[in-house]
Amino acid sequence: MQKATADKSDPIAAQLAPVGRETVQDRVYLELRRALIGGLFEPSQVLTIRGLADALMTSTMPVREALGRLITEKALEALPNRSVRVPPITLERMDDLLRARILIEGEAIALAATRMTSRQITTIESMLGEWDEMRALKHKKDVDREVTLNQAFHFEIYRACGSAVLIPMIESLWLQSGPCIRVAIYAFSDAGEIDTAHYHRTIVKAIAAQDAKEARDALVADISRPFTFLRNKLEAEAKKGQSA
Amino acid sequence: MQKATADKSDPIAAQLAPVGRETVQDRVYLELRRALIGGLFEPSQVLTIRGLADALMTSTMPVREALGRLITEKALEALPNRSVRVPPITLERMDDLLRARILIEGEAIALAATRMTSRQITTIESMLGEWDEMRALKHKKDVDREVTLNQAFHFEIYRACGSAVLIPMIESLWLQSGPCIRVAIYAFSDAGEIDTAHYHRTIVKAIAAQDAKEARDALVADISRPFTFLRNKLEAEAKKGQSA
DNA sequence: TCAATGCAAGTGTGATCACAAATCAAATAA
DNA sequence: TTATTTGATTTGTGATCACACTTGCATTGA
Repeated sequence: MQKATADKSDPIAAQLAPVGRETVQDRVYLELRRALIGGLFEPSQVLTIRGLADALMTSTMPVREALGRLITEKALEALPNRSVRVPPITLERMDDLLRARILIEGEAIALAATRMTSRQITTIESMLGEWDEMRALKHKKDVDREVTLNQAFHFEIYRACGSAVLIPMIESLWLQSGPCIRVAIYAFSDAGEIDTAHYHRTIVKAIAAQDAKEARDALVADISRPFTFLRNKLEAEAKKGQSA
Repeated sequence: MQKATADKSDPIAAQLAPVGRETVQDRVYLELRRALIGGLFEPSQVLTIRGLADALMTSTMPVREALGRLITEKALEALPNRSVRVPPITLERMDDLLRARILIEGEAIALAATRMTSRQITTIESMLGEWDEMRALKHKKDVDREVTLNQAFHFEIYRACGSAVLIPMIESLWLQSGPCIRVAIYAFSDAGEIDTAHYHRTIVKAIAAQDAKEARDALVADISRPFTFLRNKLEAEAKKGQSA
């Protein structure tokens, strides 16, 4: 009954990899996605299919499909030259992104505030502790871990909103604002950072109290901060460049 | 200076086709997109790459890229078998979609209400007239044209919201609710239709008065109707199926 | 008659090739 | 020196091929 590639019909092995093996295309897509959310690509940077294929040690085929998907999500931009780049930062786009994020993530956290189980609340509380811990030993600014932890914290909440429609939209928004955020976080580090964990604590407290309005307000403050910070920075640079 | 393929550097010809020639991939993507929004595919219908490639008279390559893009937009669904289908309709998904559409399209129309130029308002007013005209000679129920006109009306408004972030999200939402809508419209036709143009008139009136709240309320009523109608129908069927 | 087995057609995935367009660089002319 | 042109390299796009997996049907066995 069993062919040479027998493992797949072995019930035990099947349980270890039950969801169907991952395709190269998905691996590439997730890899690029992670890089974009983490801000590993600079705004306006152009990406080539063959370049990425070499970097990811695969052929061009999975890369071009992944790029196409990211372009439809507006995470990347297709130039008329048919080359693709990560979208440049403009003030209009930042304001636009922030408004959309306030609208949608605010709704998601308001829904989640009345739906999170005590188990889930415990999880985000422990993330709070992990955040403090990382902040305590700040011998080196581990921006990567900061970004990752921030993402995990927010999406642990968003997942609890119970909407299979809103969550992908939020992911798309993070994908689009990833490059901006990274720039903003670096700017923060230079400028002597405010305690970002404060807002997170407020969020957890509000959710524990099932106070949807308070949770939404704290979230708005949390996600607005890097945007307004970066906005001020860009405006200052623009003014300086104008006078020079 | 000019090569043998001279036309592209001719300024006049360049103006006629300024955006770069269209790729087959984009044509296929737009074709499938149009079919999905128009509800030409049934819920749960499975699509094959080679089948679509034959139907669209191209190779498999552009089709697989288009399918990948539509899957990331949640307009299509990837089964663990690696086959793709248009997502089935469930009550939860409908409620989820409607809530998201109220949130986002409501915000978009509220923004548009204070930004539309008199030129744009004239455009949607004329669409109103076209709608009445079509409704007048209702010798045959031209569902396709009804869907197309409805789409044109709404997106003429949404485009005026001035957000390059919200509009793609709305397009994604229409893509996802397309199959449901088509089913609902057919159900309407059977059940003796309410005057859908009434809400559209209210919307135009509110926008002309720059009354954002009124416009949002009318829009919510407009897009809720087919959903609640279909919801009642599905619930009735479920109850009947349960008792039988 | 019905379940199990085995074969065949169909399908998605990834790699490679061919081609046209774009980009870049060097060489030439003004 | 500067601007223009020409040639080579790079790049995206579409087609085709090879392979593995799934699905469906027919044959075989009890």
